Amino acid sequence: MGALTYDTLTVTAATQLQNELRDEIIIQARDFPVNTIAGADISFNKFSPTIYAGIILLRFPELIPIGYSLVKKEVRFPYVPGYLAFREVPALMTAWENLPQKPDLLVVDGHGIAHPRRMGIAAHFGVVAKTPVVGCAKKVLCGRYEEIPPEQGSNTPLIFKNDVVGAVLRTKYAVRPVFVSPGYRMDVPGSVEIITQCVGRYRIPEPTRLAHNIVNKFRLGEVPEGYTEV
DNA sequence: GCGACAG
DNA sequence: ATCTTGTCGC
Repeated sequence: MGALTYDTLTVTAATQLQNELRDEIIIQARDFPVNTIAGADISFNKFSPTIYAGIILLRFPELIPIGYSLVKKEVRFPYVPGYLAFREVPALMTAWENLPQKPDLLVVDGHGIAHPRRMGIAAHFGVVAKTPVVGCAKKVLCGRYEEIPPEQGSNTPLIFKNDVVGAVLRTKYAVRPVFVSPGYRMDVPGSVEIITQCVGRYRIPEPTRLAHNIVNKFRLGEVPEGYTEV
């Protein structure tokens, strides 16, 4: 079975694929319980074609780690703003397939529909894997928003071309906000609600933060590839 | 034409 | 994304 890859695509072909996959996106209120949640992230050395992908599974709402899946892979598709999925989704998909137990909801580091063509990495992954996903990015990609109060939990809609595509959420008092947007089988309010419940002691919500930590340790050779029960 | 631009 | 150096604050 051939693993998913976008390495032979041109940016033009990638744009076309995004426009096709967009018709499969499902944005709706959450209609399932969340007892487990996962965080997905990528790590790599600058200028290297090797990328390290990881997904960490947590119990929800306790946010206690259950286990994690780590995989190393080569990529040729370059990083181009708006096309992040073509670089990271293949590796993340392998890590996903290696998970012995799938989470009720996945949080991906990046945007969902808060994207120029409404197909950010979180939406892309959700459509391909057919699983609930929410995107949580550290920086805006597109859209406008009003200044938000410094209070923890305050949030304002992220608007792109007159559509509410996500929300800007202050996870900590007076700290830079994060950008939340639904990816698949979630809507904006539901995404903000869940991400808010995922905030621990840091600016970055636990799923994504812990995924970043473990995949970084993996890249540095501090933890082995494969699935590890925690 | 000019500015913006996830990871 | 990654790496470095340095400062501020609990």
